Amino acid sequence: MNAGELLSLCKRRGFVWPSFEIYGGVAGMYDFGPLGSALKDNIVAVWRDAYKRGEGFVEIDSPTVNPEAVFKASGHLDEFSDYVVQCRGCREPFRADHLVDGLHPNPDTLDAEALKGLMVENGIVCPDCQGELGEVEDFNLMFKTSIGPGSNRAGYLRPETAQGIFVNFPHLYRYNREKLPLGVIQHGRGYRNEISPRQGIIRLREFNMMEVELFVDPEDKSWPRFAAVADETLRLVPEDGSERELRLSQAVEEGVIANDVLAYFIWLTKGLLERMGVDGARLRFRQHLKDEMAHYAMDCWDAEVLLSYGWTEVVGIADRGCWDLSQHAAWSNEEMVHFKRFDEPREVERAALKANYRGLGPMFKGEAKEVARLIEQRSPDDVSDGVLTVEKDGVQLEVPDSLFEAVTVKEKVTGERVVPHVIEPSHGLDRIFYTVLEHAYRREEDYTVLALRPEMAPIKAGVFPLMARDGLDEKAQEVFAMLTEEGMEAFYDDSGSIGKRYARMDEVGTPWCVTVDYETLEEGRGLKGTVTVRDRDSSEQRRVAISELAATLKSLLKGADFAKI
RNA sequence: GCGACUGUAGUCUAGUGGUUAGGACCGGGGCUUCCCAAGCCUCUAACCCGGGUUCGAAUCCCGGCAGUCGCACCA
Repeated sequence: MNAGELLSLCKRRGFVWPSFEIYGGVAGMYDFGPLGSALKDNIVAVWRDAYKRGEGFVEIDSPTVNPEAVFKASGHLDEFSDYVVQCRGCREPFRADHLVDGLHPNPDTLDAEALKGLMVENGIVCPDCQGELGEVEDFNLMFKTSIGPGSNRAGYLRPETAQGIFVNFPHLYRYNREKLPLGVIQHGRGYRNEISPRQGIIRLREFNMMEVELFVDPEDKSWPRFAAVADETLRLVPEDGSERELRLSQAVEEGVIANDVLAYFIWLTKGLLERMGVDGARLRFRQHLKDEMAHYAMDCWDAEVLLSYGWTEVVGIADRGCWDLSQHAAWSNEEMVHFKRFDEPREVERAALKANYRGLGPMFKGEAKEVARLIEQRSPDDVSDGVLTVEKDGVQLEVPDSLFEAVTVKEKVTGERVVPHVIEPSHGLDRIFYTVLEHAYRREEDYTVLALRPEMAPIKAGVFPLMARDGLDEKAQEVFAMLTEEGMEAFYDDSGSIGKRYARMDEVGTPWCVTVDYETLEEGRGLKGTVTVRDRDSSEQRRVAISELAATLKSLLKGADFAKI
């Protein structure tokens, strides 16, 4: 198939539309139409079900505009704010600050103009081909804004939802009664001012993510449910480039996947994607190469699906280590730690300094108490040649050893503080959305069917009168109202021939169609009559009593076999 | 951001300087039709935007926007 056919269907039927089309459109932005919006919600619902209900994770929702500090801490500001200059000859791009290395004490602090000036002064040319260099350009892939009136406080549209979870770690940790593991999910929009959005909905400037952050004990990356799935297999492409079908237990034992918890969530991702309708035969997990990995990641696996565009990343499952929490702790001065209680409190002997108050008093008068405190913060290792140097109000004080003594203190330690490690399965919702459609797309001759899994289908049932007359239409309206009342997404249609109506529903992935015919009327009023239920994939039909219809459709939705109803 | 190609109803497309801008599908209305895009009648609906050349531009030129492909980018 080609992507154009599917994109055309998406536009015609109301799955996705290019945004702002009446004004010429904006690259990398798409609207979800009525059916697309429903499909997107269904994907989110399955993801939420798997993590929130299935794994007991908690969900939050945080702002898309974040203050600058968040991205200073996360590293995004530095990573994204490169000044780049491109060679006019060979077109190779270079980091401008790297080209002027050594010509300025701190090239990082220069702006584009200063960098350009410095390069012109020093006659810098392309390191590769000695060609002339173009203008210095700011390559900041984050959208910048300002918070509040004036432009005092810089803000950025978040490039990922993850930071909203990390900055809330202290709240979440308390919410979880100070226990690990702690799983948190968030879905929402993210923004990256991509240089060149491509391939329809695959690379967007404003996109949807479903992110999961699992905080675990850095010394314990086991997972209680791992044993239950240890014999399941995964199609893996480790960094050596080989492709292997491995059992989870094998993969961890052989060191292909770093630990149990990472392996478990790779397995969970596989099940999740297949439940959404991703074809298992077109799904694999590829390990990031060392140089491909984000600055913070310890290990990272991408779920890749085969699309008409080629293998495409849809989920990234990374072990981010302690990077995020450590960074936010350092920049915010908040503690971002887990207090890991020992099974039994431990007696620990520690070398310490004890102040000699009797000697300090006369010498330092009113400041003696403060000096004593400074002394006791230090350890015997800090003493050299019988003198301890402490700093008080910016002044160095030399304290002779007559004013303190080295002692051994016994302390009871009930636990230790550790920075949790983060396992992050991060899902590209728009890409999954596209994959679900492409993997469901079937075309024979001129007939198109979207074989969406029923759980994904925006419309669960089409409701038709066989003829739009003789009371069949009124009866069908009743059936439609009944299904709607039961909470089913149904769609009423009485135009054109019955075949045309089936075809319309097939094209948008509706799994079942209900037809009211003359037999229905003969069988009496109320719920007594029967209707035909037609299955999209087999195009077979069964007669079902109207009184049973909602229950039957619901059981089909849960996976009942159509042939057995 | 660079290069090549492209932009006509909702969709697919014909039209290479003067056309009532043609067709097909879809969609709306009607007739017909007792279960898989049948048929008939009928209707709606388009030259991406802005400049220029020309008596006259969908058509030629320039710029923008958007798309496809390649290069680069993709934390």
